[in-house]
Amino acid sequence: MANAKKITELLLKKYPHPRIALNFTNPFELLIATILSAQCTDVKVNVVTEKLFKKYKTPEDFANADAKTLEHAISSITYYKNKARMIIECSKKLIKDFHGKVPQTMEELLTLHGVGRKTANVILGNAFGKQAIPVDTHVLRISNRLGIAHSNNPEKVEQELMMQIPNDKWTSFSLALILHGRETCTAKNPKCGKCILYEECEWPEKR
DNA sequence: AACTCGGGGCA
DNA sequence: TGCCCAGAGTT
Repeated sequence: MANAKKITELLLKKYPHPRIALNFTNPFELLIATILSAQCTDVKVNVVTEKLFKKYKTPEDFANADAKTLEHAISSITYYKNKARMIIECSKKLIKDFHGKVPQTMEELLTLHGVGRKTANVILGNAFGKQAIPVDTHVLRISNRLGIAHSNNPEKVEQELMMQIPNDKWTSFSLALILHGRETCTAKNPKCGKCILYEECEWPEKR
């Protein structure tokens, strides 16, 4: 088993305050932005949400939105038709079951349309300061390459990582690993020669 | 478990 | 032109 603590240390040394561009402190805005961010670049989401949140501010605004109008407003985002429906349904559910407030538990978050385990963990970690490890495709891929995880099941990897990484660093670890995945440990043609984790990495295919 | 959604930016 | 992008819902 690779040394997860050492890996975390090296990652957070390179990315001391890891932040992707989705920098919302408002839980509801972060929720909408995170749903929009699936399979899409954060930069693109930022461009869209900057305008979007001037027109739609509350769950009521989204719940009562005209679907076509909302689709048009986010049409530069990946899967925009699905996501327009998702955030409308999600907002209705928020109003119906949670008084329009974003809930703060995994179980409750997972009842919201468009919110899966990864998105729920983003909200818990980044909006509510709870200890959570969002496992996206980057975290999944790299954790397995490094040898700190041994599964293609995100929830299982989440459990594996939680056992090895200090809990106060879970959220920043996830963010740092995503940045590392974009810049260095890419899905195809990874830049192993420039990798700060080369010595720790147990990936048989590392070059 | 496999399939679907899906447009723009960039090499 | 081809490749890639903070996944989730449906079948």
